Amino acid sequence: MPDSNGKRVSGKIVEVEAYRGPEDRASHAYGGRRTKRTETMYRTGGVAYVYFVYGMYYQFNVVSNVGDVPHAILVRALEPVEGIETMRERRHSHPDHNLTNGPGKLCIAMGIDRQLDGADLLGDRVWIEEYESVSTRRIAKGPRIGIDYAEAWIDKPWRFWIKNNSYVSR
DNA sequence: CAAGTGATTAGC
DNA sequence: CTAATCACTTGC
Repeated sequence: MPDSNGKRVSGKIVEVEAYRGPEDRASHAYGGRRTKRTETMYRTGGVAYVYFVYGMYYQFNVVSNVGDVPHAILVRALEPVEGIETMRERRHSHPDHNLTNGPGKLCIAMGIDRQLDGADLLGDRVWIEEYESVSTRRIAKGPRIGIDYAEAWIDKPWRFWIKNNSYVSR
């Protein structure tokens, strides 16, 4: 995405989690919950779902299904590609591998906030484009993070990351 | 390991 | 209206 000076700030997605609509206890849309916040997830795929948690962090998701089916992919970590100086300023003086290796951190580094909630991911405010292909052998999977309340859904292996990539979150 | 932070939600 | 919760990060 462009920064305030029009320069590009970008990263390769190296870690994601899937959140599966009404039946997934861990999802904000569990049970079909449809509120002002979750409304974005019910849109047709290809838009951003951005929300605020823990009083200080944003999370960036990609809405991923047809309209009225609230599925989304949480982007948990990026490997910085462009605009790394901007990221360093925003995350002041953290080592580079710590710039974007978590869902809240990457939003700070990229400059993502609520204004991007519902943004078209093929638009010009924020977008996703093809960068390089990753063979399935290099992708690992495991349980999701931070959803201890999700009961039977806790152990679903819906977190995916690129093996041996140092920008994957802890 | 625990606190911090405030929007969001559910429950009166 | 009020209280509890939270798809996290940082600094003890």
